[in-house]
Amino acid sequence: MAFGEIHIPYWEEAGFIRQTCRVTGQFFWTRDPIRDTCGDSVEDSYTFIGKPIIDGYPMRGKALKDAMREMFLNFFEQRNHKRITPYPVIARWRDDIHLTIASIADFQPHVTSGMVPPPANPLGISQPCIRLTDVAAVGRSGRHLSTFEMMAHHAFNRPKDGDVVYWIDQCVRYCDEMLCEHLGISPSEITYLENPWSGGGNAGPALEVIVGGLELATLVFMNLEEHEDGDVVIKGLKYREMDLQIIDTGYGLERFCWAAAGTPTIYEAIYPESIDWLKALAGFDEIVSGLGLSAETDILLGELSRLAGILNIDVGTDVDSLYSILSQRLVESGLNVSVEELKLLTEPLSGIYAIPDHMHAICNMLGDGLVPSNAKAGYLVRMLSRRVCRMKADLGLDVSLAELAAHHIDTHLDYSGFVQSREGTLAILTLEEQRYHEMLRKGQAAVRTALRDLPQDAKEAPDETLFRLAEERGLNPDMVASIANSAGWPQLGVRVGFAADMAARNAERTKAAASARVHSDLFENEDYPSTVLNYYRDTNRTTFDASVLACKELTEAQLEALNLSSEVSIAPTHSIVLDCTLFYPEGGGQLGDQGTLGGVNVADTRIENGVIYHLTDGPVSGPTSGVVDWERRRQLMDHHTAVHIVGGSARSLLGPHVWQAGSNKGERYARIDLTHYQRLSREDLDKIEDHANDIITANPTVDKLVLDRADADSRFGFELYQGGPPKHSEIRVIRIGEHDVQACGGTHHDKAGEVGELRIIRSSQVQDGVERLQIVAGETAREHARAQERLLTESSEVLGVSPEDLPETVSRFFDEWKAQQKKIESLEAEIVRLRTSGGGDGAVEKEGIRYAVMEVDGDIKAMMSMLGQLTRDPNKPTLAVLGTRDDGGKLIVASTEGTIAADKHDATQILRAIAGHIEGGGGGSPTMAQGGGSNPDGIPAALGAARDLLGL
RNA sequence: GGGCGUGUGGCGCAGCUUGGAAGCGCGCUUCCUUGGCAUGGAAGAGGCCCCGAGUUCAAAUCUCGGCACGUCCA
Repeated sequence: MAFGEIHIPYWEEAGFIRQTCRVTGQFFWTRDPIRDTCGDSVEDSYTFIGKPIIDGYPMRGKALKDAMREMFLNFFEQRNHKRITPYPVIARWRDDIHLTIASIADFQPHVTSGMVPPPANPLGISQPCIRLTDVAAVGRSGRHLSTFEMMAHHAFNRPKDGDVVYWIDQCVRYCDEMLCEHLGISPSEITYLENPWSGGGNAGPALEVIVGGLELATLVFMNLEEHEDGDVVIKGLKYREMDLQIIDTGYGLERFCWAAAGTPTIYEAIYPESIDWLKALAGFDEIVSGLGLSAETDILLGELSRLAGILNIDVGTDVDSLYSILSQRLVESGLNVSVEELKLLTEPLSGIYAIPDHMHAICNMLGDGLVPSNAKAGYLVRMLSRRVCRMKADLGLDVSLAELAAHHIDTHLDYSGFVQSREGTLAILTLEEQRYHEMLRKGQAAVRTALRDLPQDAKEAPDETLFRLAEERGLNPDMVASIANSAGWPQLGVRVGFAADMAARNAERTKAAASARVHSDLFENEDYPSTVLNYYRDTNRTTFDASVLACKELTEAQLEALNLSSEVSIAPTHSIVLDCTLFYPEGGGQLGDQGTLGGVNVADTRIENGVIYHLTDGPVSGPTSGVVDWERRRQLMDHHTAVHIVGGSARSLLGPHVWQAGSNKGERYARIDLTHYQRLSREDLDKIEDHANDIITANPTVDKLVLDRADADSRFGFELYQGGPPKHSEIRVIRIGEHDVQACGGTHHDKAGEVGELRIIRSSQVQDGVERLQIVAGETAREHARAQERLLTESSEVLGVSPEDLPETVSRFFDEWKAQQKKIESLEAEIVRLRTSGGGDGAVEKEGIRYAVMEVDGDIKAMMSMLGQLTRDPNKPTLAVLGTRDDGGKLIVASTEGTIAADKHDATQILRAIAGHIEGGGGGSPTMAQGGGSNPDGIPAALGAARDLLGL
């Protein structure tokens, strides 16, 4: 691994020497013989602030980025690297990450695993990336960004096949040439730091390219992969040499811009217009002049950034101690600024810096058609939106989120390359801001309730309360404190270190959740040959001949793990492997085929590692023949083709952000989950349904193409992967005329018209931003209509009205029922009033207490209101014992609270003493007890026992 | 993908921990105060406590399932 062992002729040719860093102990290469720090240590501060180290780039902002990007791509284009169009920031071709975090992510895992050839070799790209791990440091450190472009040149080598484009030596030559000869960087300023890289199952030697204290690029030479038999051990993991060896470089576009601009922070280099605009809106100059700082603001900020770069601000960092270190360092460099002044200056500034960065990420994500949600990738854009909303409120900015986005798009982005429109993006953000305010509004009540038992002069709230508010209500501790301050707890604050504790708690949970996830194969892998799939050849064939390669009884564990669909009515006992088959295995959301095979029933069909397993209710051997249940298959095809049509219709009606987030096609119905930022109304569904049926009527051809991955990507783009990331080098593409195209392994009709008709029978929300449509097509559509009709007929027959009058009649009946309930209640109250007035028939006065022991007609509710009449008046101390034969027999014992009746008698004791007569029990408080039983006829005996007990 | 939480008069919410008489604020109706209005006072109407099972003598409250919604983490 060590570079000392790898011979790189360029080092000698260009006069480099290998040194050991005095501070970090790491090896680095430099042309400067007296240099003894690597450039990336705590003793290497930024040297380019105020004096750019890259020449010839006087512009700022988008123009600077455009020029720098073009320089890079052009440089490598002239050196035979094909320029590649960047990928979306939403990594839909992958199921392990949501966002594109590096240029190499574009080619993982299909290209890096060797399954699919690269789109070009070598290639150059500038890939927009989003990384949210350090989002808390954005705006504060002066250099952290959540969105950046990773410029890269990649080469894919196969040394074993003698196919090598270039490796370490040439890579360094390219890099060094560009830095020195095209950007005017002084050769002696560049250091190459040896820092082996590993991650994501791969590893290799790597060089960090550092100039002026700033890491401008990383050159990774990926030649190892994780393997249990590997002989190289890195960080406890075993690696072995790969067949494919990859040049994976990453040049930070924004860092190059910063080094060329020499501004106090990276943000001023790339978002100067936004920062000026926000400063004006926030009245930042007034804030600064109000402080009466002794030092020049710009000098202070430059110094701050220089220091922040060294101090390495991280998520868990204790902000207060950081401030005091910063203040101390500033004093050392001759700038006398107190911690308080520093905070007043940097707090608003961190927001002004972070907002354009966050907006850049938000606009990129939404531009790629992402829909905000409370789960998955959609949550990431929501989180960023809410951060911006908060910062905006803290700064007192009077602009909406949509206005910020409009400004950002107009100033920093070319939106024509995105699938989502500018208007669509703004509409989504307007909704997001509304949701944020709604959350805050609800949060106010939640905070008041949660803090109710806390004294008004409390300085801290219990940790548990804050954790809960953050997790359940989305109120972070700072927000809770500020709400509490204006709601009656003026001194409440957040204790130091709480944020770190909360992060630790989350990390713990994530770890626990991750260890619980294990996927294992259902069937034992016995190296069967991949089954020949004949169902694609002719989707209308139903019978076939085949040889049985294996027949095994299913184990209990397998049956458990199979998780059979409710559509499987036969209990399978065997799994059978054939040489070829027409049975379609469950996949892509389409359930497995059923039918018969050699005289036994096929209950379900599965696929694993290219081998198809027929689940049957008996054994089969030798040469055999199979018949696919054609009616079921046809229905599955109706549903599958219908799902594609509906997906296409939804996209063309609702917008490009509509993606399939999952689907399921069974025999009885199909469903499709679609991303959309609002709930769908029945009118929306009707429009989609009409549109889809128009497609069926137009009857376009359903093309089934098989293309190379790279070919498919370039012809149809990432829209193809609606059904999830592709797993193979060849892609099967289903194209329904000009209406819809997607990668799909399912069985489809040849013409859209064969679906017949389709209905969207209902929609529900799977998670925020994902709508599930239930679809019936063909025969099930007709059956569904019949079932609906039956429901209506049966219901209307009960009421004796025609189905048209059903809604009106039902609501009239419901209203009448409510009115009658009211009437009964008031009549019962009247009876109670009559029976209790003037002492009542069962009442006896004794020693200043009125004893009312009586049986009542009516239910527990009537008895309760009667009890209320008897025991509510404190001037008439009363003990009431009431019983009813209703519902198994009920008893209530109660006394007038705060009177001698309550002092003298315990209602619970009396109840317990008499409840035996109705074979029941009960309980309550000393002044009010109730019970019930299962012997209604015991009521008189129970009341008699009560009289005896009370001596009446 | 994994958690956590919420659903109670028209609206906003409390009650759920520990099962035992459905509450509060705003709004609404009527009356009083006033020359009229703002306001103040009094009385009143308005609830399938989201739906369905279960536990229990008894469920808004506990358990399970469903529906609707919110939120955090990856």
